[in-house]
Amino acid sequence: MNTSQENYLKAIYSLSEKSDSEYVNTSAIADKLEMKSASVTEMLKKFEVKELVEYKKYKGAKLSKKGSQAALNIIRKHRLWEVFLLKKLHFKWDEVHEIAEQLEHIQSRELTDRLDDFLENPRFDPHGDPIPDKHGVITDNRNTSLLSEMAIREIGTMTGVQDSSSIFLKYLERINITLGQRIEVLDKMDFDGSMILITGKKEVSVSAQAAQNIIIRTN
Amino acid sequence: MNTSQENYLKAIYSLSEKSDSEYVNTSAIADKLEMKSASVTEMLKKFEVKELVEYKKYKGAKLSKKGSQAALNIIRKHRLWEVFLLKKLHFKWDEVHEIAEQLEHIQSRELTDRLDDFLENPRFDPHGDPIPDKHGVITDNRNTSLLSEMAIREIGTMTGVQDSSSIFLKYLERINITLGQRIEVLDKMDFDGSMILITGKKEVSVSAQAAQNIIIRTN
DNA sequence: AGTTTAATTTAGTCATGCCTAAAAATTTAA
DNA sequence: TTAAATTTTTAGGCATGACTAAATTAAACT
Repeated sequence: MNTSQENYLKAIYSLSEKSDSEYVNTSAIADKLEMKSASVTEMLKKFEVKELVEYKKYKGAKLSKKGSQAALNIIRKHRLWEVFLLKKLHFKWDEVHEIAEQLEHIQSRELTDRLDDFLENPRFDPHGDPIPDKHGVITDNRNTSLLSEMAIREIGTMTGVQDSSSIFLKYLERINITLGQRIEVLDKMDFDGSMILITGKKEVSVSAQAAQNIIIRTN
Repeated sequence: MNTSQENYLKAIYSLSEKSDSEYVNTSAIADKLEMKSASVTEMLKKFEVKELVEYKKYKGAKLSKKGSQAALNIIRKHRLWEVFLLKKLHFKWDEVHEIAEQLEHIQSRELTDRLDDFLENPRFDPHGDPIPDKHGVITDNRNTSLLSEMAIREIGTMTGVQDSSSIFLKYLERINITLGQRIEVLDKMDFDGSMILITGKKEVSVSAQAAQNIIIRTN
């Protein structure tokens, strides 16, 4: 299992989380990995042989138990390294993802588990995403919604983002929306879908587009 | 520059350190990397084009300035990660090398430098080898010799090993020879070259073979 | 110095993971 | 429900980094 194959597994996993249908499209995977569909088809056939996915021609692929476990292990490593980079090496919020993309491919179960302990078993990464435990179990994610789905007067805590691009994270920092921030919805503008919030003690306005990418825990 | 090529650079660097002649043999590199000479020849030609080495047919290769810097950077990363694994994650002395072999290939100047600071800029790794600084400069290494070269009654401090294989390191731990240990040579056996030492307060005997792999600072 | 031995390079092969272009299957729409 | 559009797969190519076997060059030994 090399870096390329691990990236396929991650892509399939994250797409199958969002998608409603059981199988993930060849072209969706290709788009995510910025590759051509033909390449994806080939790899899916290899994964089928290795029993990492169930692959149906013209329909797509679904991760097997074995495939999910492998994907979750990579996600676990990625998120643990992100915590390490932020908390121990003091990287900024928007810098950790790229480096973690490399570190997530380091192979050593022992290393991962010791890193987990060293970081005092964090349950969420710096973007608010849950960290699977050593058995691949993800702490459940209920009471979570998008800022855009909140009602006027509703109150919640900012626990993550959907778009973790550097531009977006810098924008959030600029308008004082950070992880763990208490947020109250003051108003929603019918005109453009933008929302007026209280974060900390300041009143800020966010666009509909931003609100669709901010995850809030509402209890 | 991929992992394979980085391993070539490391191999050439470490061989050229030991070798007396300026150029490193194709077959020496092949042996070290457990590959065939033909593969090495091909890669040396590619390195020549990239100006990482000077390559002379049937003679071998010599690292250029650029090549040395690249090699030193990998060595720096390897040794810093070893310190991290030992000091922060509490791996054992003989377990760190293998994992560092993977971590040394992570590409991020910023990461390496921050790791260096996080570890409080260590000057030696757990095997006693010096860690190049961010400019590739290695702290000088004088007053150092092999245990096998020491005279009777001479006293020194154990600062490293030449053979960092797991079996050897375990053997050393077993006979109470650890990093920083004060060692006095009591006797040398003409019969088989073995040596009698005082380490700490104990008297131990080491074989000639072992003595040739233990590095001692003698002032 | 000439011949044998050893090291090195060249030439040709293979697996991997990507690509493009063409063919086939599915989906959409008239 | 058939035709057009789209998606997916197949087929064939390419670069990389490894290999084996054969050819070449250098070294070592009479």
